Amino acid sequence: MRSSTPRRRTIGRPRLDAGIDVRGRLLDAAVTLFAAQGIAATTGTQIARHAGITPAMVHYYFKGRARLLDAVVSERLLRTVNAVWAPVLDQGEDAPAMVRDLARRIVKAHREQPWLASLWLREIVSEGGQLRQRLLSALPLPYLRHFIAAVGAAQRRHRVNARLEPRLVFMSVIALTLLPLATVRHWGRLPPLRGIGDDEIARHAEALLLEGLSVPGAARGHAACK
Amino acid sequence: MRSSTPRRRTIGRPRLDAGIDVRGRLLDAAVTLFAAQGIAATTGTQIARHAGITPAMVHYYFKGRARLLDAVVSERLLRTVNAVWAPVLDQGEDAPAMVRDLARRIVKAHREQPWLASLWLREIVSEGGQLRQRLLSALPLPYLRHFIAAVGAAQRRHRVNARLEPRLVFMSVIALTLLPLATVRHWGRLPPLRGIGDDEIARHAEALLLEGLSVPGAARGHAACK
Amino acid sequence: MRSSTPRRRTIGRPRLDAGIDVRGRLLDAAVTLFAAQGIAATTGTQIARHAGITPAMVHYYFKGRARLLDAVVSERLLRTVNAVWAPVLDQGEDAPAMVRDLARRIVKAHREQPWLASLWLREIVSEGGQLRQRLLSALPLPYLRHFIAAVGAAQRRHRVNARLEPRLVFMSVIALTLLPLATVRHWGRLPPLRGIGDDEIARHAEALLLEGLSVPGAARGHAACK
Amino acid sequence: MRSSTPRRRTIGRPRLDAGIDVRGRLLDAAVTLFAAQGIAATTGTQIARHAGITPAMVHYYFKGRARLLDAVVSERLLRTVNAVWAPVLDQGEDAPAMVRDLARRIVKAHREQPWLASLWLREIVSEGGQLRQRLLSALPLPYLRHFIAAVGAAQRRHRVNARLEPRLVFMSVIALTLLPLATVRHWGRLPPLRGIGDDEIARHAEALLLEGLSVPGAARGHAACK
DNA sequence: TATGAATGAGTCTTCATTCAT
DNA sequence: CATGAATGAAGACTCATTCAT
Repeated sequence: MRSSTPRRRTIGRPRLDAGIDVRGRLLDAAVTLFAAQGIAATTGTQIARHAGITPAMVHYYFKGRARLLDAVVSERLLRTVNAVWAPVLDQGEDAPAMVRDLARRIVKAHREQPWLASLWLREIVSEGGQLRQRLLSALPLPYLRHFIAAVGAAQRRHRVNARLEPRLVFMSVIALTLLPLATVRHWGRLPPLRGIGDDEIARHAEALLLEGLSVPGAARGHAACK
Repeated sequence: MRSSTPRRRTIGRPRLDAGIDVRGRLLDAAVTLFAAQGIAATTGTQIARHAGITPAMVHYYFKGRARLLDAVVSERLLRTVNAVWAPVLDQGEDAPAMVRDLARRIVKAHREQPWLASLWLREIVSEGGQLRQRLLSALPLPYLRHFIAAVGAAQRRHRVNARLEPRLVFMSVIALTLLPLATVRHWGRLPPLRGIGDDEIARHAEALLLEGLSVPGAARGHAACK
Repeated sequence: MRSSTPRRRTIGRPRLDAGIDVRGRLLDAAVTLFAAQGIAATTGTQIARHAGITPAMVHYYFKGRARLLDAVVSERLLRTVNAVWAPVLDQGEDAPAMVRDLARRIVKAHREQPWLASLWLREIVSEGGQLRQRLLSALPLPYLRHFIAAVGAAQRRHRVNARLEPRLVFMSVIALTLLPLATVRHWGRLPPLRGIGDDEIARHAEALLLEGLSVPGAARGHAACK
Repeated sequence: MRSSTPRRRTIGRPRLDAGIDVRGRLLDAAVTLFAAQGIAATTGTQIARHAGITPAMVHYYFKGRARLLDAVVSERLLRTVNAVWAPVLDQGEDAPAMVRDLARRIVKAHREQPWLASLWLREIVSEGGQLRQRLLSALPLPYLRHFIAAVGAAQRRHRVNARLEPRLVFMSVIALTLLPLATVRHWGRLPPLRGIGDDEIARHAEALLLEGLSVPGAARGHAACK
């Protein structure tokens, strides 16, 4: 073809360096862009460019957009979810510690996978989120049931505030971590939030989860811890 | 590009049965669909059909997608936001009551505008949310500052848990209300969440905000420390 | 309708000052915009706005775009064409004078109707011009025939260069006037043309038509005139 | 806006029979249609159909309408313009010969590229022509300057009619060739012009440019004076 | 006469997907 | 494995036209 505009230089020549885990790079690119813009606003071309390959290759590796989303769930999201939740089974009956550690693991996971908060809020929690169905059907419910049961048992033993709804506690943990994590990073321009980082969020979430607004130890048995 | 030859024969004859307040109906349709699918996944045609009119009318009323989003913010979102936050100024220094009432108003607002939670999480909180910039520039910061100041003052008077980060308290209120509100309605298929409604969410959020997991009035266990 | 965006202030109230020859103002607006942008690139809305009225009124007055073009031809173009050509019949047999005066009248007409050159070149001369068919069917051919005949007669009497094609002389007059007139006004940025105006064009066209590049009087009977 | 649900079932299967040099065929189709109808009246769909491909391919090759116009200028118009003008530099000081040869080359160029006259009149000469800016910025001015200088010098040596405006001579050449060329081909229905072809136009233009109406070698009549 | 609301057709553009090479 | 070319469907937006008021 007599094309006179400068387009791509290398035509029809395969990139020799591309073969190293292209699939993984595509998933990383996808998950990053999905978190940044939302799935619906992310095109296959963007993902391909971000991974340094051709749009057609996205189809070669995933056979279409739907299966790419499946892969994002099974090969990225579920791993993180399991890593965060699995330790719950190892913890005995100390519900407050279980809650505290869950919060810590969530913050840690987001630190390692910065796409976690945004992706979770937009594509799993929100109505019509494009990963929700995919995740729900694969979610390891036993972890969740154990967690709820532990909270309920602690309530019955008067170790945990009876006014809480046990089935909502795990969601509160998620809310108090992921929502600020997703927000703060990009609300920097809002003056009141300037200078707040992941650590502040983790500390604040722990404190709120364990004690709420109430002053620990006030009008109670012994002095506040620490 | 206008064609030179007289093309059209069968021309659009206005039906004129569209009724009153088309603009308002368009905004309602938009906000509903945006919450249900996300802004990026919602087409002008869908909005028009939902409002019972022609896609071309969306442009007639809003002159393009961007201005429609502007209108959604200024004529729907901001009203709700102000209604929820304005009473904060009227409340004195009782930070816990302020927090509790804010949570209640958020739940109430979502009951009246069921699009609130999903829209907030996806388009305002999430990275790249399409309403964030638009809302931030119009947000009434004084409410926020007053709220933060009230929490800080209460902490200094030992009325509120000093381990909390005052600047994150309002976000915790939002998180503990909107995230469950957005989730529960559509996670019905998750067995552990069956049967939880707005009231349970409101009560749970209040209890968690005010007392956390700790048993009110009881001597504090060891779990809360360290 | 509860519209909150500032659109038009006066709704449904007829403009009392608009009635004064709206039709004429519309034609003027049309002819001006057609010359400036071309007919195909000019929308009814632009014409309406230029005339200070509503797009719907364009249809009220002209019953559609096609009839508007008809009116432009019959009520604007043809008048000018006739004014330019009619005097041809009054002139006797002096072909050079006839040519010279025709050129002068064309330049004068363009001075009074600055849309003439552009409209003529684009919509009448050019292939597919949107006014060509309309003008051709109404063109006063007798003027043209008389002109051609006069040139032919003069050639036979050896008063006019026999190498010219009589049927092309009128077109040469048009070309040597309208093309520079259309060009110069907007090619100002081309340095070589800076400072050339209608008068220079008229003088140059006359000289070229009558004498061409040849030096008048050189190697001829008597000294050059003037 | 990407839809969230997997929409497409029946997907475009490439036919791959489009053949070679699609880009060139697109440019040819564009230039032909632009000449026939004007740029503003020509849609991408028309161009694509004329080249035997899909409308989407126009964007594939040119990334939008604006760049298509750029390509038309740089890959079609400029080549012709240069071919017509370049020989000017090789010609010495004989201004009349220079003028005559330029006219001949213009007619020849139009014979080979029959879109030349119409495109030039409508999109370059006319006000608001869509190729004017694009062409002007790439126009080889040296040719033009040389041409103007040669005419001026010849005038000073009394070889060329001093009453001409040197800066308008090149425009006269263009006018006397392109305007009849554009007109005659499609004014066939005008009886007085029947039977005139490119050759007549070329001869007439030459004669008029070199001698005007004046009878070569004859004593000048009074008509040419004053 | 004049207006705003409404419509269907059409334009440009983008995109996921397919396929020969 | 990798690419460029190709496609049909759909999206945002524009426009001439119509009509109740």
